Amino acid sequence: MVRAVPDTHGEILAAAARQFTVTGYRGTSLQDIAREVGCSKATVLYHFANKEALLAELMAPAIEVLRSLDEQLTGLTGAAAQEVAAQGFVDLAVRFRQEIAVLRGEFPELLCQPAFAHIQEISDRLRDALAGHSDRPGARIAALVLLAGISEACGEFADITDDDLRSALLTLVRRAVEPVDALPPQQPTTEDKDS
Amino acid sequence: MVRAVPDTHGEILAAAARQFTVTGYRGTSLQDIAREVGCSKATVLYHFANKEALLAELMAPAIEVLRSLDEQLTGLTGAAAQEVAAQGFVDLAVRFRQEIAVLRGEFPELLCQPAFAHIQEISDRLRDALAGHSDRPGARIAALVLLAGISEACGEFADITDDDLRSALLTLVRRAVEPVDALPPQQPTTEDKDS
DNA sequence: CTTTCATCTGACCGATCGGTCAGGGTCTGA
DNA sequence: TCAGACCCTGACCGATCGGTCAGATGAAAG
Repeated sequence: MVRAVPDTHGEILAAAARQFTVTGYRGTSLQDIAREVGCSKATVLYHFANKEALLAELMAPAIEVLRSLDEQLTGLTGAAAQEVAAQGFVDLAVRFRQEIAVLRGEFPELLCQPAFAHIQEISDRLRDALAGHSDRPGARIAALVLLAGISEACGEFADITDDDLRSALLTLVRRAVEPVDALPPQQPTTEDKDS
Repeated sequence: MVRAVPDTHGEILAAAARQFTVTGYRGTSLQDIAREVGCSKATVLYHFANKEALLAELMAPAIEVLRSLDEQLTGLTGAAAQEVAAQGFVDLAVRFRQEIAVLRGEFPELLCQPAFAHIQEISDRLRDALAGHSDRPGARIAALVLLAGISEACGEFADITDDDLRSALLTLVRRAVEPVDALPPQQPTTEDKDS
């Protein structure tokens, strides 16, 4: 039989996730987290090297998915890139609603830190893909508004199931993205069922 | 001739606006602002009762426009509400790019403070209007994503003129908002030129 | 010259932050 | 029985935060 070993590490992680989503990373102190777990602040810092390491471990799965989406996007152009970016990002945003909500408005500072060094570049590429690699202002603006809006909004719909939210967001993105029909003649349509 | 009277009050306000847009409200200390102005922290607090009062004075014009937009929306329904909300909010977001950028991720805490008490309700009504007062999840989600995305994104396009940004955003919103064609039979179309 | 007033400042305050450290339990394997 | 690994803690640290306060300065008014 299992001994109900106290998984303090996991409890701290869970408490931090909860607190971060409510009050943000900067707005949550290690003392707050310790209080919710029922341990001392020193215990939190025994299990995690520092506050940033706690956040990094919390975000690791989401970042890994983001990285793999980035790889899928390499080489894709036009409408194909748009569709993969849309599906990939919507799926990521829905699955990691909570994690994304943590980063609310903390981006500019956090992205400077080593653990999150490449996120900025990856999301830039993601935005570029969603714009169909077009440099028209309309396409760029639409892509950024959608990415930012989804990131910001997906945490608000706790009452909607993952599936419903995913399909609604995907419909929205497909409707809202600026089409790249008049793309420079490269290939007519590369979106034959290649999978 | 004017004596070049040192407008310290205004200088503090301008410095605060600049710093807040870069490092956010919480991320900017009164010391930072004082340093940029070239005065002491005590001087900042001589001109402004406290840090929150500084922010309130900075946001006052934007809030006033938001409030008047809210009034314009009372009584409007369906597509008419959507169009007024879209035009009004896009215009507001473009004109007050900087002010909106200040509130990055500071919303949950700031909205609790008395100076910003009604903003939450107003933006809820605004979102509702942009959704054409529909309660379909798709309409609600689209409205929230657009409002949040525009708020988040409009500060990023410093290289685009107000007019260009406004028209691009408006085009995007009209394309992205879920149409309310199948609205419950109330009036066939209320959007005859009533102005 | 004296008073008054707005402006500005250095010194200081209590609170809170992230983080360190020495040491106290507790369990396990030798 | 003892050594050592692991887990946890209270006390403490320096830094920084928003904010207070008595007093310096200087120009205008009497």
